[in-house]
Amino acid sequence: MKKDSLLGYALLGLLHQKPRSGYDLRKILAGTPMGTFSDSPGAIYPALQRLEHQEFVRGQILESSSLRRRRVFRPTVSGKRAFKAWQTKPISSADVIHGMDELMLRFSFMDETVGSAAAREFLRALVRELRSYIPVVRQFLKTNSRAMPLSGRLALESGLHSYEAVFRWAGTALRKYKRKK
Amino acid sequence: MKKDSLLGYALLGLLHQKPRSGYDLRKILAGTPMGTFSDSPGAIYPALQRLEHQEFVRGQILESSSLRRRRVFRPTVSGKRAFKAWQTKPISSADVIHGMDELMLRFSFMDETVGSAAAREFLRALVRELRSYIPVVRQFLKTNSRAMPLSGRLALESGLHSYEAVFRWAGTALRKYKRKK
DNA sequence: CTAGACATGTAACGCGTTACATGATTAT
DNA sequence: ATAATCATGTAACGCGTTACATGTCTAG
Repeated sequence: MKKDSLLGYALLGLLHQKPRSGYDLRKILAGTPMGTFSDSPGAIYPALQRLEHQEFVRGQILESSSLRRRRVFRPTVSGKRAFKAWQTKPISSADVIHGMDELMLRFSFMDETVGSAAAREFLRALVRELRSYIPVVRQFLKTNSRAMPLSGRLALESGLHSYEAVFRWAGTALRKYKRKK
Repeated sequence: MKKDSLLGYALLGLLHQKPRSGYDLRKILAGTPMGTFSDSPGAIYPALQRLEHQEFVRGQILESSSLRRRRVFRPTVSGKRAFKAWQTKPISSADVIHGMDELMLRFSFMDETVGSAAAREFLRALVRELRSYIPVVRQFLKTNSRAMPLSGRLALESGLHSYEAVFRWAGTALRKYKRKK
């Protein structure tokens, strides 16, 4: 449960929705926008083996009329526990600075696994971290932009705009949860 | 010149600004927001060795009054050529879908290396690609959102908002170039 | 004198990429 | 027939991560 790959968590999350084969998972990763994940067999089959070895998933060969073998995987009890623990662990400033992908992945499956109360708590924590980090970036830009060429300055600004977009998104997401409740 | 790491290009770009040592580069990567790059010695010294081996940079030991050795690197002629080629190669849809980081890195140093005309051309191409890709994501959301739980839908929407933010940014960036010209 | 910054490296390990390999089933 | 899709894997390779190793110089 130490240092697992994001791909592993993405697969584990998808397997929480329903049992799937490696091939099913590949198709989903290939066909979904936002798929910042690899859909190559050389990535996903080894990842499934690792999950199986950690006993986070269990594979089962489906006996069908055909000879074509097909292994579907489903999360084990300890796999579900590990997944929830990963999703609900506290958000650090490092997560916001270098791991926005991971944060979004953690959030993606929250309704199905830890419930909307945990999802709201996650969004509140994200808003908190962004509220403290965005001014840091703004300050950096203000003090250094004079020394930078236009393209460099603009590239940094684009990063700032991304953080601001996530900040706004998290706020509206929170309001949507409140409306639903 | 085939499949180089982003870190290598980031270092090469920084060395275009002025000769620097591995330690200098580390400090910059550690202290700059947007630094999605590693600042660990185990990443940057091997990366510099690779660049040296490809003859994209040359290291020179600075003789100072002290015994403390310090190697500063500067790009070679072929290093400069390779960097420009990488920056100005056409933007593909795959770049927009899976490689926004790389695109921003390519843009970051453009003023200093290929000039503002190339920077404007880059932004125009980026706008074009986004204009064709954003509707694809929107369509995906529209057709699949009904089947998704709220958190999953919101996560996808956050990706869409990111693309839209970059789109707006590229537009305003273009206008800033035009105003300056 | 000693903690911390300066400065450069190496080694084990994990994982994604690319390419290859194999075979079954369906559609043309 | 044969191409495309279904389906599962393996192997070489490159690179980043973490941790370790070594030594110098400066400030308190």
